[in-house]
Amino acid sequence: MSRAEAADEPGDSTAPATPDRLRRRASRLLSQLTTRSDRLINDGLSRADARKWHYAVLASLQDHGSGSQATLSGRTGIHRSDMVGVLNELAERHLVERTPDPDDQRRNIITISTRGRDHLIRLDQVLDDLHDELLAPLSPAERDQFVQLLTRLLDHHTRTP
Amino acid sequence: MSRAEAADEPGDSTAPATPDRLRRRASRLLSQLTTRSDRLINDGLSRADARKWHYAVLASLQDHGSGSQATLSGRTGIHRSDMVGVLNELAERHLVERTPDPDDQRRNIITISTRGRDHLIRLDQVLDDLHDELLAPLSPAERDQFVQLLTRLLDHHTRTP
DNA sequence: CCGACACCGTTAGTGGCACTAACGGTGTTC
DNA sequence: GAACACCGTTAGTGCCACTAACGGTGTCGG
Repeated sequence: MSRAEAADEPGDSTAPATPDRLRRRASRLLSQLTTRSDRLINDGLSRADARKWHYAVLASLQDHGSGSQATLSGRTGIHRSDMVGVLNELAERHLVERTPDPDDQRRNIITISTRGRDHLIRLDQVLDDLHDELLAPLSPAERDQFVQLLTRLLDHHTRTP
Repeated sequence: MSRAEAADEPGDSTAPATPDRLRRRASRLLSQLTTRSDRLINDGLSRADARKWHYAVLASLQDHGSGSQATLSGRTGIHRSDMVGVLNELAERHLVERTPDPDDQRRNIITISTRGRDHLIRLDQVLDDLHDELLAPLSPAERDQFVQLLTRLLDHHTRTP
């Protein structure tokens, strides 16, 4: 966990200088911040023997009920070819059950287990703490605003491919 | 270039429903948006026979002068083991020159060429347009605010590893 | 009824990214 | 002059989003 980062300590003459036009680009800020955010979240979740995809699937099952793998893929944004592995991991841990759909033999129906529900509660707490760390420098109002801006941008680019 | 995305059309009964607790997480918004941002930028730059790393290196050379590969690594945030390939690509295109440092035989001194300067001007225009597309839904004031929030978050996580 | 087509889960493989580890060559310090 | 730190380079790791293709299953038009 080290990083040779392009940091700019204004008063530090030995620090490398990142050009402003580079530092200010929203795309660069986004990808740098996401790198750190991903690392923070992944590390935190792995301490709880989980991955962010586990959370996505469990939350989807809890909030919107059981469904086929394709359904879950749509709800979570996880690619259907990656869903296989995620569900294997969840099934290994008995957080989820995969049963064939009697009405359509192409489908599996995925159901969350009691253990899965408990796990989800834990993960929600873990994520709350991690997001507190992620958004630490922002006030509550700023956090809301940040989320709102991100949401608007993502919506725009989701609906306008 | 397709995406089976977890979109929520509020009035559309057939659209997959992404749980709120998932959709609202800043970490998820960040990574989803960054995926799209990266694609937008990469596609746009590749149309100009460039990559974002090319821009980072050229801008750093232009704004802060020539330097060793290690220096550039520090200024741009590009890992030193990835810098080799980037400089190879830039040298192939004659945008950059790599000459041994007479004072320290361990070092190469990287210099931007005239052609590199011209290329950089083009890339700046391309990136301006792409960011206009990226931030399209936001007003100018909101764009500033967005960049400012990102900067504060990134600074915090850069200085507090 | 059946053939064309669409959808399902699954496997394998691609390319980008950030990174670690190790190397031989070179400077610096004690 | 020996120990150590830094340089560029190569190889390889793991994660992520994604494409392509597969055999099995369902649906629909003629």
